[in-house]
Amino acid sequence: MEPLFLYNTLSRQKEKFDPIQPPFVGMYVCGPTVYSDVHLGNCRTFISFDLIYRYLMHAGYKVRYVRNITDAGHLEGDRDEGEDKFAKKAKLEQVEPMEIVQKYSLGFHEVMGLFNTLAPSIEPTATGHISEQIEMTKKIIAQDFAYEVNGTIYFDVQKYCEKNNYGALSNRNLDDLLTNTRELSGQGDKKGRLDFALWIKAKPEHLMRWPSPWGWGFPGWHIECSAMSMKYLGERFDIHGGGMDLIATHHSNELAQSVACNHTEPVKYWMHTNMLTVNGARMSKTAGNGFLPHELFTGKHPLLERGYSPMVVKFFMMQTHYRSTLDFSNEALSASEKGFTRLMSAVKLMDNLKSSDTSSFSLEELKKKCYQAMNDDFNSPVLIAHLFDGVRLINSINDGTATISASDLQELKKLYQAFLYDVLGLKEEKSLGGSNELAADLMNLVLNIRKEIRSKKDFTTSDLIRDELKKINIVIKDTKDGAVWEHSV
RNA sequence: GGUCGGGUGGCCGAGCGGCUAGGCUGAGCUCUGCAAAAGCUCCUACAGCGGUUCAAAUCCGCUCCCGACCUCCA
Repeated sequence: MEPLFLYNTLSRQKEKFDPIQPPFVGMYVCGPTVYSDVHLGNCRTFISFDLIYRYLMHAGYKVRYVRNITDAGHLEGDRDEGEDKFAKKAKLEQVEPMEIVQKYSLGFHEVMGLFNTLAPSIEPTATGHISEQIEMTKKIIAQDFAYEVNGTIYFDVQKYCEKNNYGALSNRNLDDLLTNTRELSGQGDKKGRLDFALWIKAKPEHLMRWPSPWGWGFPGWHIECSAMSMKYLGERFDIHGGGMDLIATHHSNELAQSVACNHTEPVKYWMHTNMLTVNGARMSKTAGNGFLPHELFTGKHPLLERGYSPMVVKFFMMQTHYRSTLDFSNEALSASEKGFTRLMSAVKLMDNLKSSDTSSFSLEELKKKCYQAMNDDFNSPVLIAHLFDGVRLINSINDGTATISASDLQELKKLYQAFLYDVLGLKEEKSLGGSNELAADLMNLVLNIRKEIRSKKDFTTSDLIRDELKKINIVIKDTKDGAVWEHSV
């Protein structure tokens, strides 16, 4: 097995992947805050880590993949003041905060299912780990890295910086961080402007609250990930991931908390996915250029000319490297859709391929290239490029201009099974011919009758049948071996 | 404003010192009753200006654009 290299945000370079305790791999990814519909950018992050999860497993690792659900403690503004996002939404919809959590957790899982992502090994919730967060906060206080002001506990960044580099992840020095932070209102009782809350005192109107040594309150946003990753993956684990926007604040805070608590670097490899843009601009609610996954699938949004199926969207995402920005546009999506269809058609063609004594190409070479692509920081666009080289090969074999041996044919099928389905996590969406017995029988009948007509050179009727079928999305192709059909969605 | 990251052919998107991916689109050809599909061929790019080097899209400097974070947004 060739070594795997991945880009570590901390070192800002590609590093050889060397798990702490092979064959086990611990991976933590910051999950969604379930107070509204999943953001498409969030989907991209989870789809990227799904690819990573799948490839690590394919490579033989025993992966424990933990992705949390934030269902408490996330405040408007991500500062330590303001309203709880869940409480706000609950008030708006006139329901319990936990109804909000339930509703959007279900919605999130549904969308991730449509994208054919695997469920994480553990999906812990913040509210289910309050005591762990309190314990961790206590430890940090005991180490003198946090202080209490009126029932709220703040992390002391200045103290932390005496011996540690707070800006290590974001690659910034402390002075820049301090001088470049704008003067904010509502700095509250913090000693330092970079300090952040580990535990927040609940105001009387707060619905979601828990007892603690410091009175009734709720956990700060950053502590949950530190507490839960520590609980399920240990004080030191392999991969921690999330969107790039989390680096400067959330992950830097997490890192500081864990180091303050355990005196050890919690994460060996920090991995971050890039942002998603629409027609070149960042997708955001205020810019009005954001659409929900369902709107993307159905095409019901002013920016969308039509809908694109989940697999097309996923394939489209996979054609861009996870560390590059991904730009959504109708043109790009349509291009991916055509490519995806061509790819899947060729894969299906493999079942009908005739083998020869020898192969006119090197299957080993193709296979090697696929692994090389994935071993180079999970380069799915390059992997897909090689998969398309295979498409041309498959079609050429089908046309008789290339040959394949029986054993290579078996290997080729395995290769696509492995990379297309197992690693990229793509799947057949269109019900191509034969998926439904009744439809297959009926179409057989139609095609046989049409064959009769064609043998009598009645092309007018023959074309009529083809045109009419096309109207109900059944495409007839007259090949030299007879007609075949497929049903497009 | 500060810090960090980018600008690649008609579009999307890899590559990141020499061998100049891939997808989509367009043109032509082969096959075909016609389509469709498929195959083959063509259009060959690296924001601009300098510099380093035998050799630069790839390294360095400057300029111009764009994005991220610092401030609600994933």
